[in-house]
Amino acid sequence: MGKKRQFIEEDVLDKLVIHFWKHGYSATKVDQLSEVTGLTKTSLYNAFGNKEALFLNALNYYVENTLKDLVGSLDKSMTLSFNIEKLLKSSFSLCDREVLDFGCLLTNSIVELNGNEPKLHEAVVKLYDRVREVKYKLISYYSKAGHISKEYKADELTDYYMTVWQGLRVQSRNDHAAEKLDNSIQVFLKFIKSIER
Amino acid sequence: MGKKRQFIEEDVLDKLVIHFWKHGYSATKVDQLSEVTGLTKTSLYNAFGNKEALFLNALNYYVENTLKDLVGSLDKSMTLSFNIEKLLKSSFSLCDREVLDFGCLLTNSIVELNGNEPKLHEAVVKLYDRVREVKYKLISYYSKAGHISKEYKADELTDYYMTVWQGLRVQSRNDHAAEKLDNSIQVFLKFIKSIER
DNA sequence: ATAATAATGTACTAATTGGTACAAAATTGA
DNA sequence: TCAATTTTGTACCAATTAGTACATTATTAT
Repeated sequence: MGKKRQFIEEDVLDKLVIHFWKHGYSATKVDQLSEVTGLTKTSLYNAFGNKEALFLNALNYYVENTLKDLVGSLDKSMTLSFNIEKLLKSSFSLCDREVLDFGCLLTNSIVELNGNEPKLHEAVVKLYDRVREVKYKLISYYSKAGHISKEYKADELTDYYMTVWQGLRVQSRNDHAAEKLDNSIQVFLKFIKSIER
Repeated sequence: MGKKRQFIEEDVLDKLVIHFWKHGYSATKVDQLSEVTGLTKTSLYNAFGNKEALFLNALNYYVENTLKDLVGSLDKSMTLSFNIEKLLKSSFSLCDREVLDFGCLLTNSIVELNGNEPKLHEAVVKLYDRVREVKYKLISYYSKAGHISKEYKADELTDYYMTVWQGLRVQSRNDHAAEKLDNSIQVFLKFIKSIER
């Protein structure tokens, strides 16, 4: 019934994500999305909706994939610090400079959309909470098992981890931050190791 | 020699800062700046230059003031953790919600401008380095005096502090982050205290 | 085949926006 | 007083941009 789609949805979403990631919401023009995906504006609007919807589609796709990767890479037979180290090293690997410089789409969006796009900001905050939930589960697993100093509650540690994470993401969007990133990661890992039991 | 200016430059800069702080660069319209300052566009352009220059003027003014406050509030007769606690508590005081929600103009700008406005981004990165320098001096003072565990270099700690700071700023731009902020601050302060000698 | 339907391509529009032209108003030195 | 100069107010323009109208092309069920 009707002409077939000339594109694969996931390929297009990939491209939308990369563009929004690099340029943010406000500075992204629909014409650019058209150029980058190879689809006409009509096709984009037809398939995903208006600019807001294009962004939300991209953002959801990004978070789903990120969470899938995150959960998939955990290994609970190892220590918390081992897992965190693996996550940080893979997320902030200095080889991957191109993507690294983008920071984190979610972090960038929180910063950009507050005060300008209440509707989008609300959606971002919800997605953010989903990411936090996954990290909370990880940390509270080790906490309940008695592998973390009782002086630190899982909730506090989760918020702290999120804070450091966001900070690293901001730093990585700051051009010459390679050594700075590495320094921060080292100190954070030392801290985590120091509270492990 | 010509008509007198009908405004006080610093009052206008204050208002420019607040607007850019809240809305970022891209989403800010010159007409809004006109409305917010009570000056006509012509006067704005005449006094400060184009939109880029307006932003840079505001940003510089913001950083100068922030640094002045920062340096002024230090008390080197007290411990590092005391000073950091004071700084964090005053910067992230929960009473000050209005301003708190804006995050940090510098942090926001780093995130927003990378990939869109190379010229502005470069300027922001330079200002960022000035802030780092001040924090480095603070930390290395205590480090050299032997008040910090030798396991941590002043450089590493500075970068880590900056990272946590940026993370807190992002969190504070995330609406319901009050407790999260507080948790993160508590954990960070415990960490600093644990490495003091 | 053909009618119905869905995707695509082209061309357009209405609104927004950074910036400017130019005249009017105000200030000062001669 | 008046010429020179600077600021301010009004009206405008050219470029950009989100979104759309409509014709065209492809697909499939009957």
